[in-house]
Amino acid sequence: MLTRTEENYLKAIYKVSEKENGRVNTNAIAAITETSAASVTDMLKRLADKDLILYKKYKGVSLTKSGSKIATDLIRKHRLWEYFLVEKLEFSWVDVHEIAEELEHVPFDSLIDRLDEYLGHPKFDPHGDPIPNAEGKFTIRAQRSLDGFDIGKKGILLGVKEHHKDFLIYLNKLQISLGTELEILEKNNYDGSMMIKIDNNASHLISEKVSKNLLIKS
Amino acid sequence: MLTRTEENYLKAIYKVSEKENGRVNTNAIAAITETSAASVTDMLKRLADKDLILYKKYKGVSLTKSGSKIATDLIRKHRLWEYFLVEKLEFSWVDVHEIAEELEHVPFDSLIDRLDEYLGHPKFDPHGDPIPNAEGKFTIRAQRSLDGFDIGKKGILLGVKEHHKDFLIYLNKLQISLGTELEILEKNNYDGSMMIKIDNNASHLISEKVSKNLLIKS
DNA sequence: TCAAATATTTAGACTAATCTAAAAATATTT
DNA sequence: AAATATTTTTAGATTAGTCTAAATATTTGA
Ligand SMILES: [Mn+2]
Ligand SMILES: [Mn+2]
Ligand SMILES: [Mn+2]
Ligand SMILES: [Mn+2]
Repeated sequence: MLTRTEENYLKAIYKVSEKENGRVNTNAIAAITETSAASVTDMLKRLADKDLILYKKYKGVSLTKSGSKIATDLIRKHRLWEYFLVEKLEFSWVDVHEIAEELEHVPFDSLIDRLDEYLGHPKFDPHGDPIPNAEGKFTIRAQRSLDGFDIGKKGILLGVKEHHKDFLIYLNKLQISLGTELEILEKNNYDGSMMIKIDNNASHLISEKVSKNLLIKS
Repeated sequence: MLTRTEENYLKAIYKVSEKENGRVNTNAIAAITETSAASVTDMLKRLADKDLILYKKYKGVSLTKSGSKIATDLIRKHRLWEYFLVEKLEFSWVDVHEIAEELEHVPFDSLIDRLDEYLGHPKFDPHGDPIPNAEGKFTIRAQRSLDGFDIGKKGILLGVKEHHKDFLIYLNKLQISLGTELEILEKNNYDGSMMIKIDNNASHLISEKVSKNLLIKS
């Protein structure tokens, strides 16, 4: 049995290695876990002792098979709980992440199996992120960020890249949520901003930063 | 914010003081928390510093108002989660306690409020124990243990005193659950055992130890 | 009542997880 | 290829929570 802290480090390493493939460096882990590089080094030694990561001094780390499985299990639990919180307890997608950060550490395989069953085996969480199955496999689907499309493109919002509260609150204000249809009306080549129509209703100008974070069915 | 360990000590103190009213002694806490008396003494000092208990060396402890509120909040969370696990996830009453021991420590008032709402504000958990409301008030109802009744008495099972797995598994085997009607057919004055009829079906001899643990509507 | 038994606290040590400051290794520039 | 900057590790300290063994206080009961 791992401690909560060990679990969080494994998840952090997984998150970093998702983006930058290859070895993960100490400072990147320190940034995510909000600890010092010294603390990270300490923990890396312990995780290496337990064969959860491959660690070469000064050369960064990578997850072993068992370390990777633990990380995807945590992501599975996190996203299933988020789904539960939104679908059953009627939380907003703005608020579920923090709560799921706690719930994901509750052990018992039977709990997550029954929860999955109860929720009807959802494939995506409230932010559009795929929920890995019990074997750690993610569902892939065709999606691209909105900024890559041209004027006239209509598409359904499938997910968001960033999960910052402020971003989600901003989308709420624009009445944009998963499933909303977005149409590109105008595009500004200078700053990448675009005018979009939201569910055939209001039009809004959104910045390139926003359009890059909106994932559209493609 | 308290640590998980501090919370568990407060709950342990609450549990003991429920039975033996007055001050709670060190060894009783050590027994419940499964730690040494020395560890308990350590923790008592810390809890006293935080004004969660009143502690006089060698004289035992009692909960302050705020300590007591934290304990009843934990019991509320524990029992609501147990209810959820049985009613929604279809766990047996045998298995929910351990899981609830973890879930009860997940913070966020909004979570427990919405869970309570979602479950329809249940008043009793799967073992028949009252679920305190948000103010810490318990629902009282008329109930007595089966051993106090005489031959001919019929009654509905409202709860169990002991929550030992073996006891609950034994009741499952006898097809006794909350709501089951029990009738006393015979009583043995020598050892306190009694023959009972279960939901107008099978008859079984149960020991005094068992009948003392069955709480009947009175 | 006072000696023995029991309960509780103190002393001192250990582990996990953290920190800061300093040292060492690696990477980047000139 | 040095010099400099950056990254990472080590050293040493701290806190929460735990333990065992020893000391002390309280209770029991002869
Ligand atoms: Mn999340
Ligand atoms: Mn999510
Ligand atoms: Mn329980
Ligand atoms: Mn219960």
